[in-house]
Amino acid sequence: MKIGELSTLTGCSVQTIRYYEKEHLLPKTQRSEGNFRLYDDASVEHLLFIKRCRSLDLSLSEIRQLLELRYSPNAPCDEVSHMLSSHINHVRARIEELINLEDQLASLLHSCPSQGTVKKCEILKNLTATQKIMS
Amino acid sequence: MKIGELSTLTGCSVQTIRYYEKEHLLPKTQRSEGNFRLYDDASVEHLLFIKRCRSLDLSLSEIRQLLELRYSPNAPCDEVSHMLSSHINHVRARIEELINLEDQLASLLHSCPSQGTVKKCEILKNLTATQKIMS
DNA sequence: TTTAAACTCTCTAGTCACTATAGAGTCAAG
DNA sequence: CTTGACTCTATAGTGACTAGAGAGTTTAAA
Ligand SMILES: [Zn+2]
Ligand SMILES: [Zn+2]
Ligand SMILES: [Zn+2]
Ligand SMILES: [Zn+2]
Repeated sequence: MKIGELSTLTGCSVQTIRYYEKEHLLPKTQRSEGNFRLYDDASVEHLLFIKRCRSLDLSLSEIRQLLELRYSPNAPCDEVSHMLSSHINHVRARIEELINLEDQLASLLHSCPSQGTVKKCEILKNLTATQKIMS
Repeated sequence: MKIGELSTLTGCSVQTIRYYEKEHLLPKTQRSEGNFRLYDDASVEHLLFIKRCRSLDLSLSEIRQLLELRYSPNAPCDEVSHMLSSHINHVRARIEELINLEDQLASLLHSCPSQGTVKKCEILKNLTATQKIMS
């Protein structure tokens, strides 16, 4: 199949597929006489693997490592779980940050009745102050 | 004061300060005879305002709008709170996404005892499957 | 006074994971 | 034989910086 069909089958854009090839996440394929890339069912599966990993917010370099493991059947499997748990730590850390942000933003929003003019806006005053807002 | 002092006073790097000027978040300053940028206390305050907004993950274009409001003392203040509540929605949406991710990653991690070889790794099998993992 | 260090200037390129063009070539249907 | 859909490569843009080259300026010590 050609790149367009792979694209519709996987939901990855044509440019993204070519980009993954350039980044060595997809192997270079055969080409047709007219220099079109040719794919098969294994390509679909491979690309869907990548897509699933991306949907878990794994970086391309994390995915590259997972792909290497995937094609090293005798490697110890705890490398896989080690990678995933370090990634879950990235996610958890980011969640913490964002919840903290949410609190601060909510406090800011509550600090002003939002009925006057900018001149007296408590939100802007709080943003100007360097210390953290008390809730 | 010169850019280096502004940098240490605010904790923004020299390059970042120049970048903010290029992006019109900081006004163009006076220059010394030797073409060095010169700043004053108002610059410090202005830059700290930006820094505080960035620490709340506001985008530079959101900050540009806030800065405009900040220098329009008679504008209605609800524009400020409107902007902040739309931003808090960005944050909340991202938190939702990440919590969902965390769940999926945790399920994946639990799906494999991680004691065999890659060949039998349930994590990789689950990543290969296209449907979502059941927890 | 010289000279070295520390600072500043502009300009360019790199980061990440794409996305969006431009301009050219290929292929199938009508 | 032409039209249109598809594909190719190469390049530039996104956001918010960061890093570096190569040149000029200032300050302090030797
Ligand atoms: Zn990660
Ligand atoms: Zn207000
Ligand atoms: Zn926002
Ligand atoms: Zn496993």
